[in-house]
Amino acid sequence: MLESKAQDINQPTSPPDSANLQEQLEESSRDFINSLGRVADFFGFNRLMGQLYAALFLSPEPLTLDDMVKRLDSSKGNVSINIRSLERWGLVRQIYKWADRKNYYEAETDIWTAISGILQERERRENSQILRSLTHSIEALEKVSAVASGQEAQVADFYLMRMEMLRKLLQFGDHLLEKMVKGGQVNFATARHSSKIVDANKNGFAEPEIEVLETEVE
Amino acid sequence: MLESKAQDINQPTSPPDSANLQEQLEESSRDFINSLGRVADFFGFNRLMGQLYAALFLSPEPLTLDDMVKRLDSSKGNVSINIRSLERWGLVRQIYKWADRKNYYEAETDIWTAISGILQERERRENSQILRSLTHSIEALEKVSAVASGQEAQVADFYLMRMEMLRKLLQFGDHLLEKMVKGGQVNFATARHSSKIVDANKNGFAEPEIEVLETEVE
DNA sequence: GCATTCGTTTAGAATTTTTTGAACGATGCG
DNA sequence: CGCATCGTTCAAAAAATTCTAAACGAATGC
Repeated sequence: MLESKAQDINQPTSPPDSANLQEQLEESSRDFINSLGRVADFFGFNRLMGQLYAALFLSPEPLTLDDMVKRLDSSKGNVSINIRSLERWGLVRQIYKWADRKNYYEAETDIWTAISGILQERERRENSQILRSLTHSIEALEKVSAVASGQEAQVADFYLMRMEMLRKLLQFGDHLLEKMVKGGQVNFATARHSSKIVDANKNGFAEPEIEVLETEVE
Repeated sequence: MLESKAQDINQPTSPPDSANLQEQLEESSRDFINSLGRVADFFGFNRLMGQLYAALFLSPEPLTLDDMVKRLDSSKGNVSINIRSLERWGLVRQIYKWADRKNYYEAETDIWTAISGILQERERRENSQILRSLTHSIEALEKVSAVASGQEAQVADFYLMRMEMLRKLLQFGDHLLEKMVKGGQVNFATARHSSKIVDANKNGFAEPEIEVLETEVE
């Protein structure tokens, strides 16, 4: 939007020029679609997914593949792929119309349902995998710690402490997710506090040499 | 992890074979680094950033650029760029050692501080921009709604309703962020509920014709 | 059966992101 | 000064992602 051409915007009381109003609506819609494109990008989806969702979200009625191709100036193949991706995420659903071979799509407009879906799916795909891998490492390290001595035991214990910190965090993430999805209260003060305690405890049991570790900062 | 080779794992009471222990430590460390690489990727950073953070997080003492180049098998330029990126995010800091020209780096190990930093920075960079753009559209639409009539007014109101839904969400996001950073309680039940109310209200006032709106697409 | 309309798939093109390697400036030291 | 060490920068390469256009198959109506 160019500032230099802002003149007509400064005349909000001008007669309801239909062409101009149409244009306003169109512009708002475009802005919105672009914004959601960026959001999607930002959250690790791709731009088109966000734009598609936005287009559907702003449409009072379901759209067909070709509608979206026109609206977003993309290719059919691309829209097809991305709309199905949105479906898998539970963000969009198909509508069947009687005696109409076309597929119609509409957005999941209950945003909390949409977000819950996203978060749960991501939890399933990523978070839990990482937790598993982390837990595996922690168990291995505990065995090492039990058997080893000296240097190695120290390293193992240090690794253990740090990995536990992350595990606590991931578990809190799960907790947060559950509350978000099912509704409930979350207390961040205690979450922060509990993670600090791990740090302090474990540090206490470290030997002198390790103590120096974080001191040399200053 | 292959099940077929699990034999030596089943002998936790074997003599503390130093080479083997070393290897265990090494493996845990590698796993951890890879995991954080994936996490970083997932959250819109890049893999190397996560790996660098992980390497520092698992190191009892600060590392130099070259240490990290070796550890992660990357190039100096790449590590240089990404470590500075981590610095800007407040996830890593430099340590100066007396009479040593090298730069040493250490991870911010208070994970909540780290996360707070990330979230706040992201809020600054993205969320607030989107909110601004959205607010701009909403204001424009309100003017249109006031002036327009019939078809156009209906479209404007529909857009308004939907955009308000998203704005509510973004505002809740801000709220959530603040509680996370400063510590406090968040109630998800009321958040969900309040977003639903918008939907219901506005829907009630839609006229039958509204269905036809974007029909001209055909 | 034949032509048409849809949606999906796919190979490769285009674009974006990440990585490398070499050049460079700055610093320290003999 | 001359040489060595460090970290940064940048152009080009490599890799990954996204997009297109055409081909295809399935369904529909004639």
